[in-house]
Amino acid sequence: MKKITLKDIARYFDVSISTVSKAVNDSHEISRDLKQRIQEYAKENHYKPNKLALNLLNRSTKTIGVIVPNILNYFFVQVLYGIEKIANENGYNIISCISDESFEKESKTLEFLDSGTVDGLIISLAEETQVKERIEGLQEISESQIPLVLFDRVSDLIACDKVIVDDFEAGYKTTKFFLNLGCKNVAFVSPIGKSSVGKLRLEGYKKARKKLKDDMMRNW
Amino acid sequence: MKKITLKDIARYFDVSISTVSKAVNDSHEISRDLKQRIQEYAKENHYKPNKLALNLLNRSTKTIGVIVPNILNYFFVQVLYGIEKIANENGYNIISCISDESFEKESKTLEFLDSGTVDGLIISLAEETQVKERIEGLQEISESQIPLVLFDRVSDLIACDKVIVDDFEAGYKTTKFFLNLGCKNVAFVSPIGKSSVGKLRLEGYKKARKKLKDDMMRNW
DNA sequence: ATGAAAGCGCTAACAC
DNA sequence: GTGTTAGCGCTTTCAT
Repeated sequence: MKKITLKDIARYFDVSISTVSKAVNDSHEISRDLKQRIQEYAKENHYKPNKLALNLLNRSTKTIGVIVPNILNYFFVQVLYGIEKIANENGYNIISCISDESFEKESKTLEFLDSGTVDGLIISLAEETQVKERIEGLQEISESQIPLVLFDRVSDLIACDKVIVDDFEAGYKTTKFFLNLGCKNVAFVSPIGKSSVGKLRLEGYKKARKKLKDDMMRNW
Repeated sequence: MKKITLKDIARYFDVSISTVSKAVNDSHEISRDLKQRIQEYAKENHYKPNKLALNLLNRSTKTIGVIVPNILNYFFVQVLYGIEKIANENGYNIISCISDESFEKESKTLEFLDSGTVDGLIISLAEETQVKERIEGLQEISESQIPLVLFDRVSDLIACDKVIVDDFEAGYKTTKFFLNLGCKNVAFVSPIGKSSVGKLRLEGYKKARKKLKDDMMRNW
């Protein structure tokens, strides 16, 4: 069963399309009787305004695209929740996509979301993208296209607003905590050692170890 | 910086819009020279065809909407992965949405995805939707609109294709397994006791206990 | 080789 | 109170 349009309704009632448009939008310009009949018919036939057409007309989709690298990660799921909550509160919908830590998938998703589909983009970079520094696509977007915000996994090469965690400090403090406890062999293990986040944590870890060593030397 | 359209390019080169359209689409109809200049200019200015317009024209978006109740659940994440994989392989993108087990959120999402945004819908019902049997919206969709497939959390009241797990059997077998082990007090605990899935598992559980009891009576 | 025109579904300014 | 027109950005006949 094909989808019904204003045109179909207009033909049925033998009136103009704009009349139908006004009728379904409950305009005061339309006579009470005709309006009622049209609305009834529209409802019966499950008329729904085509969003594509509306979005094209308004040059706005009221949706934000979000790309996260990995959805098996609780952190990203939480972020997704948060973004969606605030977005909804402000009349926006979100489209959440997963790059799966792959540069290719990220690019394809970007391609999909870009140009028309969304009004803005919120992205946390795939590890591969960070490692290879393949940020041409993102740069292009940040330069001229839709609003872009990077979070957590960011890149200095892309000029845009960013929301980040102080991973260096986190790595430092965590390591220091264990060292202060008297632990002798504190290992650093990370599944994302090559991402910006992993690298910063590692730096923090190293600094803490170095500091301990330096302190010991001094007190020797 | 506003997004550039065919119109803008046409104005710049003082040619018609259709000429530009053909040029960017690398049509043979356009002279080699002009085509090259237009393509270059288009690239420099980050021209991207507006997908909204294209989708409207093609009356197809090549995207599928997926609604899952909960993304902190590994099962749904896996399903999401699977759907996305197959969809991508077939030239489709997916928009994944979370109903958060809430009927209201599910309805809103449905509203958002319906009419134009996606070519088809894959849904696992929110618990609240199942409990309250509020399936008017879904029914309407299954009746006349876009293709709909339900999975896991389904409803008999909606006539459409469904992909399900034999939860009754699963509950039965699991319980039986423990009973056979000699366990005396096998409890049934479920966070989704009111969903179709939870109920069926409970039925299976009950059946296994009943069977044990019956068997014992017989052998007495 | 290039352009004019129609149309996708819709709204809005402006007639009548 | 109802219709006409233009336009959102694009493709696609069908001229020229």
